[in-house]
Amino acid sequence: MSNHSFQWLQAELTRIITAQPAGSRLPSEPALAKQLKVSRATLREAMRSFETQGLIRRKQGLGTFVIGAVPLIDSGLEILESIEILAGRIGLKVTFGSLTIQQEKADEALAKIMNLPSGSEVMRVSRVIQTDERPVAYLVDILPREVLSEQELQSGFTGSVLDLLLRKGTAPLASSRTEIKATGASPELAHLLEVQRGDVLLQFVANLITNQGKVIDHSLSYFLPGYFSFHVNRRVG
Amino acid sequence: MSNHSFQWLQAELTRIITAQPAGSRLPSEPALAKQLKVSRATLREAMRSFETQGLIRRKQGLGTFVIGAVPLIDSGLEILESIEILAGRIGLKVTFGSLTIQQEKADEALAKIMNLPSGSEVMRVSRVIQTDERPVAYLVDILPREVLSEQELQSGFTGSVLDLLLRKGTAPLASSRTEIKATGASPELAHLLEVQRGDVLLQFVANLITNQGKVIDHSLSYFLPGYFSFHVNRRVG
DNA sequence: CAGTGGTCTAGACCACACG
DNA sequence: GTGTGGTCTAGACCACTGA
Repeated sequence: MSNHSFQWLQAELTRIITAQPAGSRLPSEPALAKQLKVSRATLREAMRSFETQGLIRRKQGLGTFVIGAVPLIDSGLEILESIEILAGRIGLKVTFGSLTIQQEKADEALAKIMNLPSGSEVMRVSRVIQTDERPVAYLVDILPREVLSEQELQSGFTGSVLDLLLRKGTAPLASSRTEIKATGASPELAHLLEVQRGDVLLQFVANLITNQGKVIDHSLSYFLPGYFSFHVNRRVG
Repeated sequence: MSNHSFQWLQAELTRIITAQPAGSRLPSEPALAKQLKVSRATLREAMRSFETQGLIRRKQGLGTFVIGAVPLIDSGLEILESIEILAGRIGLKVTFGSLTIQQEKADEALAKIMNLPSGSEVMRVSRVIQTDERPVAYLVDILPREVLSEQELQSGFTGSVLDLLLRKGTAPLASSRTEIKATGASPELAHLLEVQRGDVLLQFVANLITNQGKVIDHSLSYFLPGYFSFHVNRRVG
């Protein structure tokens, strides 16, 4: 026994994980490493992909837990809707936390994107989107101070800048030019989303545009794979 | 000096990398690790993100090299076009390699997607897309044997199943339902794309549909971040 | 406090490219 | 053979949780 290849290790872990009922705790990392005759480092490396797929969840100080089926937040990319609305459509409640609102000066790149005078004051709104179970996304919006004041953010903010702008209704929104990337979690992001540093995230970089063609919101969104499903219908060119 | 945090390490590496001209070789990993007073494991972990961003390239047996600006293969997701065509648009030549064509029986999930009798014969076409410099994508297409025979694949195949189907012209293609994911490279994928195991990849899972609504191609595509830029225009819902 | 996952270290060996 | 990156090991310490 013990074909000591990485693939064998992952297959063995799959067997172990799927044999457990949802919610149960796996043996500790040192115990599993000993049982599978690999070092703890190798074990942890092999488990990364299972966490990415949403099959397990690690909690520092507590242990590693098997996750059951997770409600997938599904969205077509043709339409821009807030995560709150997408989640509500499948009967899932989401909350937001770790909210920070800062005023800062736009750097050159941002000023160019938004067609602002260099050094303009902008608002940066950051927050984590959470389900009952865990944080699943991290969102950052950057807007000119004129578009959204600190007061407005402190009174009616539900976690979605888009919904807030739509409710406010002053700027007629047309579309969002969204760039799609894959990225690894930075140390800060990893901490906020409760994943490991370097774990795989899906990232959107978007500019929200009014029907006059003005960019009034630049946003960064980071999504945990395994909790979201984004799709698009592509015409054959 | 030597604030030994991971962030400090990455900042220091950024300084070192950007100070080098494109194409030059960095000091070896043991040398860099000693110089920065960290273990080789930590050094390598910190360098992962630089490779993901396309700033460096590691070559086993040779060294780690600084990469200059890379031609970005840019595409809107509304239209489905082959990578060859996208690359040609920016004046970039791509080739394909590691081609494998196998006949196999469709498993249950695939049979359901393509509405085939369970156990039908399908063709699986896999290949790596390469620029001058390096492999940048891995593509897998799965089609019913009736749609594309082995002969057709061996004669006129240029790397794009889409272009082949369009040239053949028998099936009027309508659209592709594409799911967008972020994933970590499996050991096989890492080897084929010459990246590290677990490195971040952008993944498309797509079903190509005729105007009769029949799925005639199921495909998996894996892209190296830093070489592609995908975007979409989203209407406000 | 003890036990968990998160990080880091020093060292070893393997796979690969070049001379 | 020599030197490179790729992998794995054994062990240590930190950060966090709950008793």
